[in-house]
Amino acid sequence: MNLKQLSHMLALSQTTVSRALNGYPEVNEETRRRVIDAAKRHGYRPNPSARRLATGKTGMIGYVLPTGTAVDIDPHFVEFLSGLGDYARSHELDLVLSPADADDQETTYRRIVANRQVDAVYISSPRPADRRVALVSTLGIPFIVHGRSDGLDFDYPFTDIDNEGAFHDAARLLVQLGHRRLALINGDDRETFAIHRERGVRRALAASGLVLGEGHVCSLAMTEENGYRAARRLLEQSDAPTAIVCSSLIMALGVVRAVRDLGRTIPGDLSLIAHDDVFPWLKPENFSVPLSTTRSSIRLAGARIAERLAARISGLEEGARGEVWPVDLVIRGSVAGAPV
Amino acid sequence: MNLKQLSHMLALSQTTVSRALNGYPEVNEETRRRVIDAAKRHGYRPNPSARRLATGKTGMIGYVLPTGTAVDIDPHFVEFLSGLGDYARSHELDLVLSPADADDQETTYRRIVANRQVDAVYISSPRPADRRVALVSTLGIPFIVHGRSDGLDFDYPFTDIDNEGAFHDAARLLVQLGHRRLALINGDDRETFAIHRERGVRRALAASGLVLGEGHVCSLAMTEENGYRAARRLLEQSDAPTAIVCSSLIMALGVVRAVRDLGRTIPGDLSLIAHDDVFPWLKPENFSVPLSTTRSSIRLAGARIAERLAARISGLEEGARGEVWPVDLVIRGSVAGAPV
DNA sequence: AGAGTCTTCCAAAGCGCTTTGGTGCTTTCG
DNA sequence: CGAAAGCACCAAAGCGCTTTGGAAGACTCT
Repeated sequence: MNLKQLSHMLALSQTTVSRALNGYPEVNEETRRRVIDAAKRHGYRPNPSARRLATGKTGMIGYVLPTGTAVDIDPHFVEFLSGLGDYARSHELDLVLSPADADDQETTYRRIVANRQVDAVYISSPRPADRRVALVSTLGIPFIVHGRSDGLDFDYPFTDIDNEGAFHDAARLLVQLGHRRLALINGDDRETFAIHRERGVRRALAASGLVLGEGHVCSLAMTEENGYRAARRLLEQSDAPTAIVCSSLIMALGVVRAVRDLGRTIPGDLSLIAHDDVFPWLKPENFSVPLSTTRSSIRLAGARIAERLAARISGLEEGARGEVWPVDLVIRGSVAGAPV
Repeated sequence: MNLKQLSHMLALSQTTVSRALNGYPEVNEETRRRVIDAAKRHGYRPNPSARRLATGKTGMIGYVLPTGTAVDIDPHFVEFLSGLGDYARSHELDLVLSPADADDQETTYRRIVANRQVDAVYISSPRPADRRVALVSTLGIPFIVHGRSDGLDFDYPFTDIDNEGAFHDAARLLVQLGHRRLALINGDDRETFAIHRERGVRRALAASGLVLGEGHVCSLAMTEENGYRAARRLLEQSDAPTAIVCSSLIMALGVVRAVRDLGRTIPGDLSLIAHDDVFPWLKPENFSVPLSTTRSSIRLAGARIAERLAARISGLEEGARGEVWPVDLVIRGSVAGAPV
């Protein structure tokens, strides 16, 4: 059932039927009702390929997925996707993932824009002066950055959490509890979020005249194993930290294991705070010693970004507004005063 | 730069240029070279929307993503996606995720097929007599099922792992080690994989005249918390099991925690084997007691399914061939003879 | 009554590609 | 040598939608 057939059986022109269906004003309300009714009865659905060709709109949002045998997609991605999908569903938006060589995403961005494959894109895991942001910005497709890229000479729309503030607050708390030697187990420090987190910790320490010791900051892919290794290395040093701030719950799993292996205890020998993106399958309150966290739902961020993308596509949102969400600091059993 | 312009500047018809580019035989090789060369030089890329309209081919594969505020996407999904993306990238295939109400995916399947939005789809987490498989099969779009759906009165193409065999082997090993009371902590038993795993365990036990006790099988969403709860419940029973087979590494995390909380040890008081889908961020060999596993890379499955979908789209693969991959049984420190 | 203004609809021209159904020319073959 | 076959190309007709540029009729106003 296509437009031609439908308009023929209504004894109307394709023009009128199309307009009636798309809510244009120059059509009699009575006629519109007839058309909409007939369309529903016959299950008419405009062919999206044809509509795309005519309008250029696709009803899809895009994401360039970095891949490669050595590239792991973050488990965070799936939670983000849950949120995104949740919003997208209610607006009949689809998401297209375009796999790209992790080292050459630009080609793919150019392709999906040149081909008009999607109406908007989002960018995640941005780095300082991220070239993708610059590229997408000049290509002129609506976009939102999940996170931030510092050092760009123009503004752009983003949704980020207050990583610096969160880690500042976490570190400050530890300092207030008497800790003098803190360590940071961070994610990949080529990414902005990690840089901000480190900055937050340093700022909190500086406020009390402290510094983050030379060997007291690690930057690694966020796996359990890396958390373990980093913690072992830190705790076996002569000036081992008495408190650790950690960028991920998964890494924290490894930290806990390391502490146990070394025969130490949390929070007696070591205080621990980790960032929690809120996974349904791993909760900080269920750690053997309930874990204090800086908490921000990545799922909510996904929904928000879908919402903003939809708004930008339909022209409801414009400009380069960046929004920064506050992060909760949730205290549980894993922190205590510094050991004497 | 579109076909019209390109053909005009080559002084050829659009027909010939199109044919030259698409490898049709009725064009002089010399001409073809000229055309291809010019296309490359001017960066000509056929407009996919137009091509879609004309051919119906989209160059995309589809997946209906169940969503809802109460619905969690499995972290396995992201690993699967890594594999899928890896293959898709090298074939310029994109993946479109169509979010759907978890309780009504059929509407979405119908939509993406009716709209010709994708060339093929895959279905994951199938259940017995899965309606999606039946639907997609009648809709006549190429598809592959990741996993299996029993009880359908027709054949269909799938790629699955030998869940029954894997869990049979795991259970048999435990029995051979002298265990008489086994328990199974399973995933959602409405899904085929969980049914097969339970069957495998029962078969192994039956071979030695044993049974899976009434309260010795749990079926839960695969979270750490559920693993913990299930293990506590099992171990606090009067006829507590001396060995547990567990459907997921994440649940196993909870099991380990429960064992520790109860002051027991692995493998002294309890032997444990879990299924490992091979996550880069959580490895069984790094458990405090290295975990024995049934192992099968879900990432490889993703790549394989992308490969098969591509083959079906291009007509290279036909028929309803199902393939079942063997699963490795990897023995590590978490199993031992039954306590006396 | 005639001019001007709405309202409501339509024919036809795209959008950029593929594919059908040729055409004119050269070769091959009985 | 004439017919058949093969080669290399083209014009034009879709694919199914949106949108431009009217046009016919109803209505208002002087």
